[in-house]
Amino acid sequence: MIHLCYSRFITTVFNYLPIKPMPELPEVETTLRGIAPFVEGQNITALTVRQPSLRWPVTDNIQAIARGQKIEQLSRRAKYIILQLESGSMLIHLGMSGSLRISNPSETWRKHDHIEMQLSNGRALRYHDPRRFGCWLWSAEDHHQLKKLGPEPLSNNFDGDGLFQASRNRKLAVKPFIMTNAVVVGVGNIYATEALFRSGIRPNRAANKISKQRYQILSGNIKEILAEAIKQGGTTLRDFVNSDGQPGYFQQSLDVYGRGGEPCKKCGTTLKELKLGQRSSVYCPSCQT
DNA sequence: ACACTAACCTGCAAGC
DNA sequence: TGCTTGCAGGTTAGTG
Repeated sequence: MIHLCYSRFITTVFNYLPIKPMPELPEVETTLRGIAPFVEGQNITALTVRQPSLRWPVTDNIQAIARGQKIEQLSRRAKYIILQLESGSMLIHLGMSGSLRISNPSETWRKHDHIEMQLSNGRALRYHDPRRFGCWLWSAEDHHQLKKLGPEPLSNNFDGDGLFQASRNRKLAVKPFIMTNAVVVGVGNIYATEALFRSGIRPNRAANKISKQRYQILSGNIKEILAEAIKQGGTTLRDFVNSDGQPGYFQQSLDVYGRGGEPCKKCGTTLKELKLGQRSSVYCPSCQT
């Protein structure tokens, strides 16, 4: 009995700790900023692939191609991290459970550490991904994964007018609509849920039944929420050296995500939960119409 | 073109 | 204690 209570307590505590991998766009951006100072400008001395079976197989020749190349620049497009090398680029995605950290080459391998890129400064970039939904892809040309992506949410190419235009003749629910990468990138389940709550829009409302004015509010809130999360990521006391490399969400308050059945923070009404496109959605039946 | 589903994979928590 | 079940933040391939 005592043991049972104790383990419940531990479980509860762990639910509040920032240790879960959560790569949505702000986490990818935070990861990029965290690793860039150690990686940019370095030469790749070796690349070790222990588990090539990711979202797409890591090709055999990637080690030979990478070795000796200089990492000229790191950048991000959607949730992809791009390592610009001399003769092409490496496209990295963290999937649902991936993380990157700066390690020492001598460090012991943890379970699910799949790839290590050794650098000329004596450090290494290590990739960890339990579910293996991520990817490491090499291409000398443009990556086809990037070709049909919509605008970056934090850029001027994304606004309410564009969102409204794209929504005409789209009868699917607004939540999966804003999660569609061809419409706008980087809006995952958490931030879609939060942005719709802040905008007072029901997640299951048809995309073509929403006014331009409301799309302007929604696009503004998407920008705001993502920017806040990135800012939080930058202020967290997490570094990417010898850590687990997972930025997490701690300090960021989520208003509705994961709070189904609990009271709305604005009005106290019990939050409802529904399934849209296989993803759970939480909303306030009173605040969101 | 669009809407919707299943699938990739492991870990965790809840229920029996 | 050990099963089984369902669920998890992403994205694509396949169906109608």
